[in-house]
Amino acid sequence: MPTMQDVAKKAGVSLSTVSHALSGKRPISEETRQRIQQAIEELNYHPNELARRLANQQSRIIGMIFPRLANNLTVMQLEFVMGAIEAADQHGYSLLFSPSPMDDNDLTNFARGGLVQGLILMEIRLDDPRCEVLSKQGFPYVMIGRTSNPDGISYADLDFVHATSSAVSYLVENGHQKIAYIDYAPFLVESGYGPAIRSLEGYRQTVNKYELPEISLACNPTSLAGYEVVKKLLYDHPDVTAIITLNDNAIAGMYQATQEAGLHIPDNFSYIAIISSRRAEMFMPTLTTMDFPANEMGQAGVELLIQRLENEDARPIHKLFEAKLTMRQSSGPASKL
Amino acid sequence: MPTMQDVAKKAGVSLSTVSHALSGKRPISEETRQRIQQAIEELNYHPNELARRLANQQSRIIGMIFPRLANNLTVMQLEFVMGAIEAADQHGYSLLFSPSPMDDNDLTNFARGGLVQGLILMEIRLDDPRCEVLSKQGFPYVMIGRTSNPDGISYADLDFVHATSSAVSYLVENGHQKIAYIDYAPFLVESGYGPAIRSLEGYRQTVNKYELPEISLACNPTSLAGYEVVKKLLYDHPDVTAIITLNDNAIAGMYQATQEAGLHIPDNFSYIAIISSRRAEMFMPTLTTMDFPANEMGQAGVELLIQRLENEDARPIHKLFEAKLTMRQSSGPASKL
DNA sequence: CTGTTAGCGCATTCAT
DNA sequence: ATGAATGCGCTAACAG
Repeated sequence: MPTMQDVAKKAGVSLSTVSHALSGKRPISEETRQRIQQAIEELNYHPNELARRLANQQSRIIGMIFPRLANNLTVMQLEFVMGAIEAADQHGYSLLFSPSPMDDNDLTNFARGGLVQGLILMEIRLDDPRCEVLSKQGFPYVMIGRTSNPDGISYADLDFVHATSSAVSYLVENGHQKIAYIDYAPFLVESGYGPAIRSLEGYRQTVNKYELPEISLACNPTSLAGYEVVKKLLYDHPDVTAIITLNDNAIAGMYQATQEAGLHIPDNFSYIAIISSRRAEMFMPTLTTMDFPANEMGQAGVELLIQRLENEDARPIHKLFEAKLTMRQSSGPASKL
Repeated sequence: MPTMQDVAKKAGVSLSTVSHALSGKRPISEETRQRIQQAIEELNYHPNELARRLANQQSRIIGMIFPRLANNLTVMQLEFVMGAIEAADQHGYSLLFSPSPMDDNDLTNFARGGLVQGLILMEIRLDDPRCEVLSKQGFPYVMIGRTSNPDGISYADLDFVHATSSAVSYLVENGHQKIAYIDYAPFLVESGYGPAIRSLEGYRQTVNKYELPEISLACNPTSLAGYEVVKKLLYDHPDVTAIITLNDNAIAGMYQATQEAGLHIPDNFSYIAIISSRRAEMFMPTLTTMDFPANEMGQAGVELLIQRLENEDARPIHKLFEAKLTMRQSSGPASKL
């Protein structure tokens, strides 16, 4: 690999001249610029990023703790990641991934090794221990999601309370009186996973406001679980006419159970699924959905972090996204049901 | 941030002693080791990875070109990535992601910048231009998938010919005489996407061998497309009794169309879906599937690359995975249909 | 406009 | 068993 020194020699100039020619940080005569350019091409020179970043004292790399496979593997995760990668790229940063099962020590090493300038955390729990560790170290990070006390830290999150709440309101306005909510997996609910807690809360508040019964069930993220949960739901509460859920991976089974019970969507039964529009495309019949803007949230995460990195005394920004109701069932073959 | 020099000073030893104490690459007296250790803790010192990797002349970072969002966003992609991240981590490497829309120049810069030691390419086309560029540069890379002439390069791929071929055979053995194949999106087929070409080939060979009619259709990766394609299929060929597909994102719609046609799985109609087992969990009724080992393939990709990186004259390894038939419909509620 | 020099933080060869 | 010195490849004062 040719170095900048090689280029300098070949072009008959000094090292620093080459450096400045490349960075444009000081005027270079057109003639020497030419010679340098030519030397670069002849040698097929490419600057060494490791050296450059060491000298600059910044890696321009953002770390992302990848969610654990076992729990929650959804297309939405992919969309977070995708949005983050693209945003990072646009700002001249790269994303480096690390698998999730990290103890506090690994996390500290990862952070303080200087390889990554900041971190993006996904799958935040209300009392996430990773946040404590990082905050104590004063290490820059942002959350996709949030803890119960996120004051000092920027985050991008969905307004889960608003999402389920407005889903209930919408259904009530359309005449529904018995509305069930299917939550995330039981262990997520128990372990204080924010989206599980908050979405349930929004549902509760709103059915209570309308003085409707509160019917909610947790559900593992598989089709089979969804099938069984709805089977049970419809057995225990045969008069339920609508289901709200964010549980992406279980929806197919839920829907199947509804069908087998002889219910017809949207004639005498309704679903509101709060999932990404891309994910919604994978369902039949196309459901009524509330768009979960996963891609935008990943993007926002990166941008909040970069803001924090490039502006030392920027104050934390809390970005709450709202899920927008999308009437997917009005178009397409669902109407033929 | 404290540096190694700070630690040395505090411990009253030389820089190199600290370095060697950390790396263990030369004997250190127990006493000085203690002092160094203590200094490290008091200062909360962590070695700077950028500097370390520059001095070592290796980044221990592997680049991965992330697939384009628009085409093919599936859980399988996520599983490739997940497998790769985990494997890399186990070998002490990290994965750095870059978005796909790169021209030859960006790709060359990315590769030769020295930030990444090697590259993993996904979504390989039969005549993928990226491979030419990288091969010409002599840059280490591996493919998940393969080009039509992958001689010099390691890859991990699914044996698509075998997959569809054995799916046909299995159906024939179970009495099916009219077996349709639903391929990937039309533009993927046309643009020479290996899996689309090879899977179709396996299907063709085998139905021809059995002297059965050849009925194949391309299908966009959405539920709606799947619905419409199968609708048309069943209209044009009402005597079809089985469908084979790898088109993950369209399956829900395909299935819906089948149901609406009054066909019952598995009584008088069969599906074989070649998808990852994790993805299969999201379907109802649980289909007959052939397990697409996405996670393992991602893992293999990383391991092949590391092999190449750490053993200069390792010869290329071609790793073909086989999809295994899994009778998912035998368990669970599908039997109630 | 250009050259010289001193770091960035760590690894490592040569001495001792 | 330890220290001093050089180098990894680049950036950025400082000096002309």
